[in-house]
Amino acid sequence: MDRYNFKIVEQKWQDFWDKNKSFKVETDLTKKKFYCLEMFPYPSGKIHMGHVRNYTIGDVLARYKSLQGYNVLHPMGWDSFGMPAENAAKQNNLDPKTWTKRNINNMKMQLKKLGLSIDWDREISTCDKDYYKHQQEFFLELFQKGLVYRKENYVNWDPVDETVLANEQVIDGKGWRSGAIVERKKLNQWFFNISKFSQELLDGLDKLDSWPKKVKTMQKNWIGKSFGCEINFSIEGHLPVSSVKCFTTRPDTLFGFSFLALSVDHEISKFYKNDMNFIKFKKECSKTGTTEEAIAVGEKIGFKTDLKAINPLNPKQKVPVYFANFVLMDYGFGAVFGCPAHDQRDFDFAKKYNLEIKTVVRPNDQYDTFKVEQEAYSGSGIIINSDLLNGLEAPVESVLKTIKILEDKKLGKKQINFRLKDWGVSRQRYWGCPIPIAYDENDNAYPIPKSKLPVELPENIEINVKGNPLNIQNDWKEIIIDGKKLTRETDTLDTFVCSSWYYLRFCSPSETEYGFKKEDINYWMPVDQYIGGVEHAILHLLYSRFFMKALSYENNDFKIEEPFNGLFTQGMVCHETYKDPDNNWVSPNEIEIIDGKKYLKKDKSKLISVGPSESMSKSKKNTIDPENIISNYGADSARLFILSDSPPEKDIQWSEEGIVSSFKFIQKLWKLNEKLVNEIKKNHNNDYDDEINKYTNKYLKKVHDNLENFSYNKIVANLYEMYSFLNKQIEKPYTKNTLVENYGKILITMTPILPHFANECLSIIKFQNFKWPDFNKAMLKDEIVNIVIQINGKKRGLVQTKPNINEEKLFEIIKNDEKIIKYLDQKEIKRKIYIKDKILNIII
RNA sequence: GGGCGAAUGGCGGAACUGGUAGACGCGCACGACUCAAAAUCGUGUUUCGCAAGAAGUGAGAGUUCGAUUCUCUCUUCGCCCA
Repeated sequence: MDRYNFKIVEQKWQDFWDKNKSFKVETDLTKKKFYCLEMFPYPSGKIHMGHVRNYTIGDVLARYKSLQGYNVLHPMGWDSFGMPAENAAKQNNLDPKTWTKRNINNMKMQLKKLGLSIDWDREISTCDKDYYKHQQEFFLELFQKGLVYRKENYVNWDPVDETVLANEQVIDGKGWRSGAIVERKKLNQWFFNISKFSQELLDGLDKLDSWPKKVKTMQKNWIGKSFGCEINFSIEGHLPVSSVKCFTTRPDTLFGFSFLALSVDHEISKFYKNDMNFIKFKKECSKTGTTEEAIAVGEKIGFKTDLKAINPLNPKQKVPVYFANFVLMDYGFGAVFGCPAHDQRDFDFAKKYNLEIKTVVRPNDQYDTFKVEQEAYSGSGIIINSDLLNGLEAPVESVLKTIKILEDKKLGKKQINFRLKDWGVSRQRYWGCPIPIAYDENDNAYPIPKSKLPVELPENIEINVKGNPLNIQNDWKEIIIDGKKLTRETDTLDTFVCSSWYYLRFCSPSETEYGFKKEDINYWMPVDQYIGGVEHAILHLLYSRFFMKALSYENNDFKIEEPFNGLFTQGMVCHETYKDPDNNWVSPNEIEIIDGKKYLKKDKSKLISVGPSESMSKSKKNTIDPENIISNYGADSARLFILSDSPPEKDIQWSEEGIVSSFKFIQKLWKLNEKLVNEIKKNHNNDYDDEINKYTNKYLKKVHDNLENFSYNKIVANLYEMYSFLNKQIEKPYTKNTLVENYGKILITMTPILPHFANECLSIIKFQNFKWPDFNKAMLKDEIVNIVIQINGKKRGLVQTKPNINEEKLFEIIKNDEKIIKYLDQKEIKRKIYIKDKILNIII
């Protein structure tokens, strides 16, 4: 008996698929389509286990849908612009393009070794000019539609990388890559007007039934719709300022007003631009960073002006006006009315500057004498100490009533506010898509004409410079448009722009006129199933949703409301962590385990302590290289293991034992296959055929249900069960046709998980019917059912009988069962509950 | 601080709309084969108990004939937001 040689078999099938272009698809209106997309990778050099998991899950689905008869689009590409290439270029003195290309080639080879059913003819790479050319067209199209604009804005400036960071790239006030303390800096930036679609992006979530609730909640919070009131505060003082506009969600706490706080960028700040103390204060503020988190965590500081703000509901009350670091110019109107008793931030500020803390809301279970002392009270309750508002229920009734009062007095008006800000897309980086804009000497922006697209990135340039290398490319920067000498924009686009429309490009990867053909996207879009990591729950997915809306905006060629109909977010791949006595991380392949208990370093020098299983990361050295796994155990083993045990949406623990057992199981299946092939040669009578027919039918139902629910871990369990059934039952005399038919169907269900192995076995038994096997509902019913007998809700026995037995007959059977009868012990039976074919509960 | 989610053997995890808790795998134990080991195959494996039996799904209550599943309170952990 030969061992299963995965190296030969896997290579054979991969060559076969390549040669026959087995996964190549075309737009074909006569066929029902299925668009299966996994998040495309950044070409960092090597695939990691996260990729293996992501793409295996996607491949199972793509192969399943394909066998079901769908025209399946399953493409792959490269998110190939971005900082790592530029950093690597600096370190190794290598051109980013060369570095990226080399990585792509290597990773493509690795992905092919996984046996993925990908249409490689549709491969795209975002750093390719054939790709970014269209991105530049889109940029200009959006510019034309008024969805792109330029403004001077404060940004998070990373002084080490010399680049602008998005809010989410700032972690604890530090740059996500460099770790440098982030500063605030004013720069001219390009923005996508994503906030124009705030309401639509919010409403659209309700229609996305096949998205995880978690992701929808996260997006909802991110968009952050709030209902409140715009209030006009009158201002008294020595400056020519009569009023300040403010947004608040809690106008009902207006009687607790004790200061007005302004952003340092507020219009009023212009009167202080020569005030040395203010300049000093502003500098101090710039250290805090602009993220909401930085503001919440950081110390609240203020700069007192001589101005007084008047409480609109109590004109006698005049409160001080401050500039404060926790007020952002781009939220509300850059001004906040301070109510210390009911907002923790205001509370902290008031404590620091000794301002009045007046309680105006009491909890429902407290008296009107309730007083805020240690911390702000922001819960619901009843309004107190508030004149005409007293007794109102806070916050719902009180807010509505207050808005009504303010509106009647023309002091304010109802307003909806969104947290979502416009998307700044300018990056001061070389390795990105050039922004197709040029400027005259007065800094007026001109779009680059379509005929001159793409604006190509200059190659072979000096990359090892501080700041953006494009700034010093004088030849490249100069351009003449309509006889006018202009200077190119040197910023490049955020790489999130590249990934915001790649799913469209996959539909028409070689179209040259435009980013896609409308016939193609009208056929393939939306993506039926999108699969990727939950870390992209907010930004990438929101930006993609925006991009789809922006392209559809004022466009009659297509109307695709949402790009991703179904979303699945897979869990991470984790591994135990190891440390030596000196507290250094140790990689799993440097470790030897003695007697299953002691962990030693391979040179036996050091005892290793085992830490918790954590998401694989280079810094903790707990990564496993997929390439080694594939060459030692084969792609099918890797695929089988990555699908077993944990449900795909949860984290999975990688272990040596696990991959070994998957490997062994495939060997067992191979032996079973040989046994079956021998049995098939015999041809018996049909005495036992029913048994195997029934079993297979049940198995098909289970696998089908589990596939539909993404319960891929349970399919692996089904596979193990199927093995032990066949392995035991195989020697029964089945007729040849029945055996081939059933085994063939089972093998088909194995192809999504073990494509190489299952196809090899199918070709050995010469099975021809390559379509997903349906199950027969009528055959699912059992001839014998197990009925549980309970006494007072406790299981006391089991009766095997034919289905549809009635209660009286069942009771007759029980009466003769000594085990059960002894519990009844001639006691009075108070009640019997009988659920047909399932359970009989006797209450005594 | 707010929101969402989770908690089941030594471990990863099953249990459909409330109806036999622990499928399947790992690990472990014993047995077969072997001079021996590895590999392979077989049997067992929630806990306590020789057994009959009892207890048991983070803790506590509730609804129910019956709760891992539904409701409430609490604890711990995770994620997101602040």
